[in-house]
Amino acid sequence: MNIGAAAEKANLPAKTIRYYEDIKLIKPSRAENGYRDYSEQDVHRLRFLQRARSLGFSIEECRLLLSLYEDENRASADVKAIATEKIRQIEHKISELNSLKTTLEALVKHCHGDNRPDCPIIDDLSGKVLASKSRCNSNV
Amino acid sequence: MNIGAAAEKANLPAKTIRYYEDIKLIKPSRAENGYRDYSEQDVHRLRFLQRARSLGFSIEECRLLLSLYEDENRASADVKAIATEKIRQIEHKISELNSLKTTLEALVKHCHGDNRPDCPIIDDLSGKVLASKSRCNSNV
DNA sequence: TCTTGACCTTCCAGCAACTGGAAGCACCAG
DNA sequence: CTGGTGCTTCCAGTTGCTGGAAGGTCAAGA
Repeated sequence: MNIGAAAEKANLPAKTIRYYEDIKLIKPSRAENGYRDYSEQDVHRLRFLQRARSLGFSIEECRLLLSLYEDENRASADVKAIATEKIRQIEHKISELNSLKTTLEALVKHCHGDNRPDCPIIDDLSGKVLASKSRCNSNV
Repeated sequence: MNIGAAAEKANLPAKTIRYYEDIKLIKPSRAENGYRDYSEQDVHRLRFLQRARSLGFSIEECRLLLSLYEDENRASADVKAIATEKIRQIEHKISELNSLKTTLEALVKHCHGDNRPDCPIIDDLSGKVLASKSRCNSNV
């Protein structure tokens, strides 16, 4: 199967598939005309990669998961540990984003948003201390 | 003031400050010996940038905010719009991450995590359909 | 005076994970 | 045999820095 067909089956751009080959995540055989030739097995790996990437695993994590995927003797604990750590990272990221959001919301709330130049958001960014009454802690 | 002192005052690495100059966010004067020479004004801009970046604004957004910061006639509505859009983006990112987290948690829950090779996480990544009883929707 | 060390300069390379584009074969339909 | 699509390789760019090499500058101490 040519790269275009494999791309469609795996739901990945051809460019990305070539890139994955570049970084040695997969190694399809070649047809006589020099075209890449993907087996069903290859497509499985590609789909695996697509799914793992979309779940937020990095390329290096994918490489590891792929080796576990193909290791008949893997311990499920190994896989579970990777997934658990990823959950932890995601939680951390979410809490960071929530904190940013809270700060921005406080700033937006104090900004009248009209044609006047006076703007609490800019004031905050510039480090200017607002009047105590409307001052909100915007440090993250 | 030399770059080291400016870096300390702005809470930014010197490398980053040079980079900001590279991409024309700031243009300090030069001392006779060729060293960069930062005014208090320059340091204000750097602190502004540091704060805006830490709030998740992209470099291009910072460039825009900076021009508003220095525009005496800006409309606060313009600034508010940028901040509001940023909040929207953050919310979107958070919901994506929550969705990933839910999926991963479901997978981890079904994985016994011992020394046996059988692993629902890998099965899911490989696209294998689990037994209906323990099957969870893992599409994001 | 010399040396040491901290600080400054420029430039080049690399990170993640692709993406776009150019130049040039391969293949198939009409 | 011509046109269009798909394939190939290679190079460059994206974002926002960060690290390092090679070298100039400056102030303090022996």
